[in-house]
Amino acid sequence: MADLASRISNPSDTPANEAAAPAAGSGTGAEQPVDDGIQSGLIEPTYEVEVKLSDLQADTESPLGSGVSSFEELGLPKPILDGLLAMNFKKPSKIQERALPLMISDPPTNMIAQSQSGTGKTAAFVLTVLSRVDFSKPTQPQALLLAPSRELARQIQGVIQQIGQFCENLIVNAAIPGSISRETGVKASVVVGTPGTVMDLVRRRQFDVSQLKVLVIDEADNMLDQQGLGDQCIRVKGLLPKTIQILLFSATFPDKVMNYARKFAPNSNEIKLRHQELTVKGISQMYMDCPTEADKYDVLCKLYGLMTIGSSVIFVRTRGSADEIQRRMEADGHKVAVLHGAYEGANRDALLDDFRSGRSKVLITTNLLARGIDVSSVSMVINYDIPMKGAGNREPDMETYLHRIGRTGRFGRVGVSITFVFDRKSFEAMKAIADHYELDLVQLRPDDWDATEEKVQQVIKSSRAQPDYAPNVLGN
DNA sequence: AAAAAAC
Repeated sequence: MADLASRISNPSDTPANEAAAPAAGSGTGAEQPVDDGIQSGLIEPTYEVEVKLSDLQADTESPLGSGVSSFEELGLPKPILDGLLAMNFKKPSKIQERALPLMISDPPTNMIAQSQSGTGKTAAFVLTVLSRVDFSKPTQPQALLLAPSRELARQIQGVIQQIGQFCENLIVNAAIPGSISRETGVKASVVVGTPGTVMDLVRRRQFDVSQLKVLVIDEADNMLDQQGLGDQCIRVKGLLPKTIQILLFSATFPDKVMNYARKFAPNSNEIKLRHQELTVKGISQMYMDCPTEADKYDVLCKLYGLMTIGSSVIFVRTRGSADEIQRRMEADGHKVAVLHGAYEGANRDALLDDFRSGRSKVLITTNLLARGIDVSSVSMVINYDIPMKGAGNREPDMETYLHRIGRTGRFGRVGVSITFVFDRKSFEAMKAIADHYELDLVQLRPDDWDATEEKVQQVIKSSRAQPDYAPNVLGN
C-alpha cells in the first residue's frame, strides 16, 4: 500500500523529460508545466516504427522515414484539403504524418497503427478512405469502417462527412440498428457501422460488398479480441473481396491481440508504441483514497462543482449502478445524464448529442463510452469503479483504463482523471496500472478537500491557446 | 458476476 502512496507527486513537479525541452514560445500562462510540455511538442510520442515492406513494395522506393509535414504533400484532392482546412486541421499530427504516406500509396498495403488517445487516428484513416473512393459511383459501397459501439460509428460518420464536406457526391451511411431503410438498403460509397448490423445487411443482400476497396477497424484490439465482436469481424471479413486493404487502429494493442491482428491483416506496415509511451502528458492522473465503498458516492457529490467547470464523464461498472447513481445525485440536487447500452437507439443518440453540445455537462456511463468518443470539452474523467477484467473481474483492465482517461486531454488539451480506490483489491489494481504505464499518480484525500480542489483546479483552469493541429470535430 | 453488439 505504502508503495503506491510513495509515488505521489505534485502535478506542478516538472517531469524529467521536460527539463531538456526548449522553452515554450508563449509568454502568458507559461507557469504551468503541463502547458509547457504541450506547447513544446512533448505530447508527440516517440514512435517505434517497424515497417514491413510487402513483397509488392519491395522493389519500389522505401517509404521508411518518408513522413510528411503538410497535408498538401500527400497529394490529396483539393476538396479533401479544403475539408481539412474548414475543420481547422492545419498540419498532420504525428500519427497522420507517419501513417498516411504508407496507407494511401499504391499498391495498397495493410496497416496496424497504434497512437495515443486524441492524436488524430480517425482523421488518418478517414483521409485514406476518402483517397480511395471513386466519387463517380456515389451509391456503390467502396469503403467499410467498423467500430465497437453505435456511438463511435456515428461519430466516425460525422468526421467523414466533415472532412468530405466539399467532395461532391459523397454519401456516407451508418450501418447501425435502425438507420438503414429496409426497402432501399445501403446506398452509399462509404459505410461505417457496427459488426452485427453490417452482417445483417450483407445477409439480406442490402449491402453490396463486392466492390469494397478498404476495410477499417477502429479500436481494433477490442474488436478482434472480444468473443462475439471478434467472431463477427472475422465473419464480415470472410465476405469481403480477398484483395481488400485492411487498416487496424487503436491506442492499445496487447501482445496477445497483436499476434491475432497480424493474421487478420497480413503483411501490414506497423506503427507501434511501448506501453510506457502510451500515456498522454496533458492528462493529470490522480486517485482518490476513499475509506469505504460507500464514501465514493459522497466524494462524487463533493466533486460535482469541479466536474461542471468543463464537462465530465463518470465511468461505472454496470448499467444498474449508472442508473442508481444518477437517481441519487438527482435527488441530491445534482444534474447528471446517463448513457448505456440498455437505452433505445434514438434515445442514445439524443443523450450523446446533448453532452456534445454542452446541454448536459456530467455524463455517467459504462464502458460503452470508454473508447473513441471525442468531446473536446471533457476536462475530467472519473473512474468511479476502477476498470477490471478477466475471470471474476480480478485483473486490472489496463487497456480500458487508458481508453477511459483518454476521453479528456484530447489534441493537446489538458484534463484530469480521478480513479476511486477504497479497498485492497482496488488499491492494488491501481498500483498495477501505475506500474504498468510507469505513472506518477497524484493522491487525493477525501478529508483534505482544499488540497483536492487546488490540485484539480490547477489543471482545469489553466486555460491556454489550442495547438494548431487541434481540429474542430463535430462542432465541439 | 460485465459491457458491447443482430433480428
